[in-house]
Parts: sequence; structure tokens; C-alpha cells
Amino acid sequence: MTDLPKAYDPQAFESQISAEWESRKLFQAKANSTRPAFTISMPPPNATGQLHVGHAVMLALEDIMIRWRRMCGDEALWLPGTDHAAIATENVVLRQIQEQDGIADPRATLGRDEVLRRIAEYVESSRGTIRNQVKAMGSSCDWSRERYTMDPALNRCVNESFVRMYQDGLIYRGPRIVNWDPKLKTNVSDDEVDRKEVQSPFYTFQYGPFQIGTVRPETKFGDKYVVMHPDDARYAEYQHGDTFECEWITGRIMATVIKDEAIDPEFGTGVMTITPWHDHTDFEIAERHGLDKEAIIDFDGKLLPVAQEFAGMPIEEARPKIVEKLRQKGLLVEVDEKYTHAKAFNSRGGGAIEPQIREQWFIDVNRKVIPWKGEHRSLREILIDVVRSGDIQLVPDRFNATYFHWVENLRDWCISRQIWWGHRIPAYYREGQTEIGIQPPDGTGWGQDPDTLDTWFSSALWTWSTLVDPELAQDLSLPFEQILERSPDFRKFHPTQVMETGYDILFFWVARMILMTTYMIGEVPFQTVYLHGLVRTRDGRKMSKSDPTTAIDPLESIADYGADALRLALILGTGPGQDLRLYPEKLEACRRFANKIWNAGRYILMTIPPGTPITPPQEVRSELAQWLLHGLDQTVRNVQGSLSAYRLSEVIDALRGFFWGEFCDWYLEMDKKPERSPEDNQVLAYAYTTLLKVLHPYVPFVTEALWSQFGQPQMLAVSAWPEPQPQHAFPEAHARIGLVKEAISQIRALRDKANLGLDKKIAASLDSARHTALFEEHQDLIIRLARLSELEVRSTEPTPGNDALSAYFQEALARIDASAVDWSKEIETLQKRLKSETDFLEKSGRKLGNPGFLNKAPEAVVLELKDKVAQTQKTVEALRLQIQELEKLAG
RNA sequence: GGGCAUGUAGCUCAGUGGGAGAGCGUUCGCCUCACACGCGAAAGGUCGAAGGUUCAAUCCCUUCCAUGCCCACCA
Repeated sequence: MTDLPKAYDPQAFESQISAEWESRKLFQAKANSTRPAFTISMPPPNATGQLHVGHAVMLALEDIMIRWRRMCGDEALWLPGTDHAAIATENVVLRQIQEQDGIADPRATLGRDEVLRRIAEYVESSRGTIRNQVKAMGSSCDWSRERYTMDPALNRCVNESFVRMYQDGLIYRGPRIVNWDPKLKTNVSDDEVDRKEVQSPFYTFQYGPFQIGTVRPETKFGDKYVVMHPDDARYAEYQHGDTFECEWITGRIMATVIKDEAIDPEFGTGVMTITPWHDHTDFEIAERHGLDKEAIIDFDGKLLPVAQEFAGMPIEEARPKIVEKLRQKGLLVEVDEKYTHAKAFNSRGGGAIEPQIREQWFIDVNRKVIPWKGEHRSLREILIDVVRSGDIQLVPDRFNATYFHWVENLRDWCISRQIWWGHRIPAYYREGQTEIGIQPPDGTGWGQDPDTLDTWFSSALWTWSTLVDPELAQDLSLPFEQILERSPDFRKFHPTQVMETGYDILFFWVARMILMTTYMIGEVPFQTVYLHGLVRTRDGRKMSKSDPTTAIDPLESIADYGADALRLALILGTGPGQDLRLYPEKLEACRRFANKIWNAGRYILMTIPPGTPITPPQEVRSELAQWLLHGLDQTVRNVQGSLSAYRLSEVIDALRGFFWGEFCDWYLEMDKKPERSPEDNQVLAYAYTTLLKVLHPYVPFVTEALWSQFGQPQMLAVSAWPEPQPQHAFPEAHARIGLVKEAISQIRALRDKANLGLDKKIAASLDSARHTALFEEHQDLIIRLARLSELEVRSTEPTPGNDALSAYFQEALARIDASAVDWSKEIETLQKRLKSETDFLEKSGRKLGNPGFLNKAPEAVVLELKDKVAQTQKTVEALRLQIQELEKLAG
């Protein structure tokens, strides 16, 4: 007997089990192991962050994969860590300082060192939070290897990468137009720019003989080029290079005509003036024609002296005044107040982007200097090659198209940021000299570049920078290649097997990891990229932290439903790359499944004597047990197949179906009998513990809790994944009992539908199915019932019975026999199908012209066709038999 | 403008070239000694629309409709 409570209480087990996993060091991988490595680098959450539902998805998926591989005998390493999240973290702390200390501009007032100290302090104080939240999900990661993007060893990797790229001519510094955010006083990469539809007035001004349109009159002071499409017939009289004088905002100017194909003749008047300093397109036009560039707006978003009386004004203030001035000059032609366009914002903080030209550091993606598969290739070419060649596989593969499109349009990556929190650029300047190195140059008077690196630069190294030996990395005299060579973890665990992350950071991060790793290491960072979708609410809205009415807090869900239920709910009914909807009912359904596992375990522990072996039974005589074991092996094989193909949702469908529908509702009920043999008990113990094993990657807590009741020395988390047993192949028993099972279902339906006036007790006993002996005795009768209702009639004679249930079966059979079946119609249906099948057989020998086949490889077609023919032959035989029997019945 | 998805039961979603599925919800019957967080059963769908390929299409092809996402551009 057992004193386990009737309902599973996750709270009572989860933290305790977590602690035991950790204290037994079950998840610490060994670099000197001879087992094959299976590595996942955990996408590092923000070090100061809180666990949100997106993290929960990531953790659930990765934990399933890693637990499965670990149980299969791989040396499984799931390496956790955190990211310094440059802009996000700096923002939070700066705002804190502003609010708490009343300092308006903390960077100016406190200085670099103090601000950095405050940020570091904040990071330190909030770092443990996310770690504990990750643990609460049941994540089986190796905390002894936890890393942080700002660790000294990772910092070394960052500097080494920068220096080597610089030496190879892949990193350069130059004045380029960047996405400047005047609010945060930094630039951001193209990928970090969000565009939002806004409505703003669209002005048309007279500009010499032309009319030009703009939403940004405040940038127009310096405009002295007017551009149109070379093929625009309306302006054919003007030649490229023509000049003319005209009245403009601050007086008369000399303007030059430029012809460029970037102009869309359909838009507005087909003519525009350009502001190369503050617009990407204009900058490119200016570059093409060697035009002058002039700054109009400063880095605070205020107008420069070129604007004369408007100098020093913020643009919002200046705009209406400039328009007014032009109106007074009679140059305002028209205003469209309803004009909408996509305005650029910084997605990392919300400021409106004001493009600016600045000296920035860039990674050149087009220089072909990298030795790769025997040639010199550019970063961009390598990015394409590794995916096209299959060295890296994207799951789902439809993201290939998106990926290639992105790479093909990739521009040089701007890696410098004007913020302080992050990896400082290892460039040093002195009187016009520049030195790049992992250490400051000798001599005095050197100053380091004030900028830091894009936060994705350091995370791009994540799969290997985390595996570098921290001690060795401290030794600056040691060449980097040697550090790698002598780092056991790196040698054992890189490249990693799976990178699992959200599709929304495929470009930000996944592509950058491929870029930096193929360059620095010469191998891919990972073999498979599994991309998960976004979590949405029941009605399909994005869950956002800022909107508490829509968001589901994973920590609350763990408290209310348990980590197991949350994990299930995040996997169920979803596929790679697909968004998933999460809502309370789903969590509740998953919690009930955990509870079902619990109660089945409770029953088994009550039923079997202590010490019952959980090893596979060798000789199984009971047909019922044969049915179970056969189905169990089928399920295990299915699960293995689905896991290998990353169809993680399919697995849980299959497992729930078998565990609940077959094992609990059918086998356990039929297995209830007064006298139990040791074989019965062993089958029960073996089947249940096997199911615990295959369920474990999904629901680690409840399965571990029950496993601990079976007196095994090892914890479930490190037990061996079950193997299908050859001696458990019982296809005949499986089919036969399957029929009995179906038949009983039909008898129950009959009972409910056409109440046969049966004794209430007998009728009810059909549900509890505690009449194993009777069912076994009357199998033939039951099967006949089943076949009748399936119209697969055999001439099996009913076995006479002498008790009430037997009489009941007889009665039911009589009813079916007497029921008015339209035999001719049934026969007709079957004949139709028979014809269709035989037609296929006739044609398949000569004709392969099925388009479905043509899309596949020839060998596959032949094999499939053979298979199909064999299958169809069987079907045809069965159909013929059925029709014969029916015709006999119909008389 | 370019690209990618999705459309199957009331809801959320699986699935397959040959007999339409699950969970939740609904209805009916059951406190049966693991579990009422449970058991048994039922109802409910022209598999978005129209064409095509095929002996056979929910599945493959084409077009259309609807919805969502990504990328680019918008002076």
C-alpha cells in the first residue's frame, strides 16, 4: 500500500527534485567522455531579465531534446548563460538613476566609470533571478558551466575576433550613414529598426522650375541637388548636370540636376531634392554621383547653424515655422494632411531614427579573403554556402528562403554603438595613429575608442566562446588557436548539435553566429537550427509583457499548474516555426494529464508487491499482456521516430493517446482481477516504468516523483531510454484484442442507445470492465459482434454462456442480426472501392505517370510503387472476402 | 512591390493519395474499491472556393478568396 495523496501536487515535488538532480550533478557533462557529444547552447536570456513565456518555450523544447539524448546515452551538454543586453540594460539603469537620483543626464554628470559601476552593480544584484526561474522550468542544464557574455574569457574571444577581422581587412572604420537614435544617443543596426505607420503632412514646394514633395522640410536647407529618373519624359529637357538658380528657405541657391534610377517617376511629381547626410537613399545617390554632403541636424535632433534663424531648434518645433516661411515666400504648393508613411523607430528603446553620417566600425561582408573549402570567399558567400550545402539544416526548412533572401540583401554590419555598457572596441588612438589589439599599445597618450560593440557581436560567438577554458583565456601570451586547441570542452562539444531559438531572431543572432563562427573557427556553430514560433493569446494576439491582460506569466503558471503542465501546454498542438496559442484551459488539460500519470502510478504501487521487477518480461502468456506490450513497443518506436524528426508535438499526442486511452482506460481496467500472477505484476511494473521513461523528457517532475517509488538506484533523468523488445512482438494478439476492445465499445454504445432493459448492475459493469474472465471466455462472441457492426462478418458461432452478461451479448447479437441492414447498399459501396483498387493494380504495372510519383526520386518511386501494389493486393483480397460474406448474409 | 505561412468539429489544433482525428466545450448515463482533476457513450465537419492531374484528392498542380507574418520602398 501507499500513502500517496489522491491528487498530484507539483509544489510538493518540483523544487525538491530539482535540488536532487543538482546535488547529484546529473547534468554535468564530461569532456573526457567517450560517448558521442550532444550539445545545445542555451540562448542566453538578458542577465537582468525576468522569465517570460518566450523563454519558457525555449526551455521546454531544449530540455526535451537534451533529456532524450541524455537518456539515449549521449554525453549531453546544455550550457546555460546570460547576456549583458547592452542597450536594454543601460537604458534600465540610466532611467533608474534619473528617477532615483534626479540626475537628468547621468552619462554627462556621473561619467563613464561611475555609470558602468552602477550598471554592473545592478546586473550583479538581479542576476540570480533568471537563473532560479530557468531552474523552475525543470531545465536540465549544466550550471557548472554557466557563462555570461561579459566574462573575461568571453571578452577575450570578442577582442580576438575583432582583431583578427581587422587584420584580415574585414573590419573597417569609416563615415557611413547610420540609424541614429537622438533619444538614446546611439546608432542601431538595420535589423533593429522598426517601422510604424504614421500620418504626417506631405508638403509640395516649388523648387526652381520643379515641384518637390517632402514630409521633412527641416532637412531641406542644404538641398542643392534635384533628382529625377533618367527616362522620365516630363523632364527630358533637363540634362544631368544642368544648373539653375532659385529661391529657397534661406535665400537664393544654385541647384544642380541629377538623373538617377532610384527615383520612382510614379511617386509625387517624380522629382525630389536630396539630403545625403540624413537619408539612406539620398546618401547612396550622393555616393554614386560624388555629391557634397552636409549635416543639417545635430546628434541631439536639433538644427545646425546652416538653418540660420532656426538653428538650435528641435525639429518638431522648427518644422511648422519652416513651412510657414516657405508659404510666405509663395513656394508652398500644397499640403496633404492625410499622408501616411512608415517612420523608423529604434526597436530597442523607441526613439525616432534620424539617419546621420558618422564614423563607425563595420564588418565587410563582401571581401573575398576567407579560405573556405579551398577558395577565398566572402562572409556573405559562406553564409549562403553552409545552408545550401546542408552543413546547417533549418527546421522547418521553409526558412531557407527567408534566410537566403536576407543574406543576399545583407549590407555591411555596423558593429559600433555609442553606449557604454558592453565590450569596448579594442581600438586605440594617438595623434592620428590607430592601433588595434587585445591589449592597449605600449607608450603613453593612447586613448581607447569610446564606443562599444553591438550586443550581437559577443552573442555571435556564443557556441564556442562559452566552451573556451576560462583559465587559459586569461593568459594573454597564449595564441588564441592554442587556447582553443587546449580547451577540452571546446574539443569535445563543438560544433553543437542543435540551436533552438525563436524565428524572430534568425537574422539578429543565428545568422551572426554562423558568420562569426565559420570565420573564426572554420566550422559551423551548430548542425541543426530549430526555430520555434511566438506565443499568442487565445484570440491570436501577441503576448506582451506590457499588457498584463494578455500575458501569461510562466512563473504564475508553474505555481498554479506545475512546470510539467506548462511545458506540455507549450509543446502541444504546435510545430516548428509555428506560433502557438496559450490559454488557461490548455494548461488545465495538461495539468490533468500529469495528474493522470500520478494516479495510474498510485494504483500500480498499491497493486503490485514491493520488489516486483521492472525489467522486460521474457515469456508472456496472457493475450491481454501481449496486446499491451506490443502496443507499448509500437509507441516507443513512434516516439523515437518523431523525436528524431523534431516533431515534438506529435510525440506527446501519441504518448497521451497510448498512456491514457490504451494503458489506463483499457489495460488497467481489464487487468483488475482478484488473483494476480507475478507475470501480471511484472508486466504492469515494466509497462508503467517504461512509459515513465518516454514521458520523462516532457514531464520530468511527475515522472521522477513516481519513479522514485520503484526503488531504483538511479534517478529517472539518467536512466536508459527503453529499447523495443523482440520477444514482445505479438501482432496477432494485438489485432485480436484490438477487435475485442472495439467490440466492447460498440456493445456499450448499444446499451446506451437502445437500452436493452438489462439489469442495471450488469449494464454498469460493462463500464468498469471488471469481467476479464468473462470477456476472455466470450471473445469469439464479442468479436462477432464487432465484425457484424463493421460488416466484416465471419461465420464464428457464438459460444453459449450461462450468466447474465453472456445473455446480454446474445441479446445484443440478436438485435444486430434482426436490424434492418441495407445489404445491397453496403455491398455496392464495397464493390465500388474494389473496382478502384483493382484498377490501380491493373495500371500500376505499365503506368508510372502519376504526378505524385513524378516529384520524387526514381528509386523512391519504384520502392513506393512496389509497396503500394503489395498493399493494394491485400486490400483487394480483403474486400473480395467481405463482399462474399455479405452476399451470403444477404441471402 | 517581393517572399513565407495559415484556412479541417463550437474553440485550439494534429493528420494522411484509398475507410475524416485529438484536447477542451456540449448532451446523456455513471461516486465502479488509482483518479469525479474520473469512467462510459453520443451529437457535431460539403477538410476555404473553383478548376486540373489520377482508377481514386482534404492531401499533388493552377487560379481565386480570406487571415497572419517577414523583407524592401515610400522623397
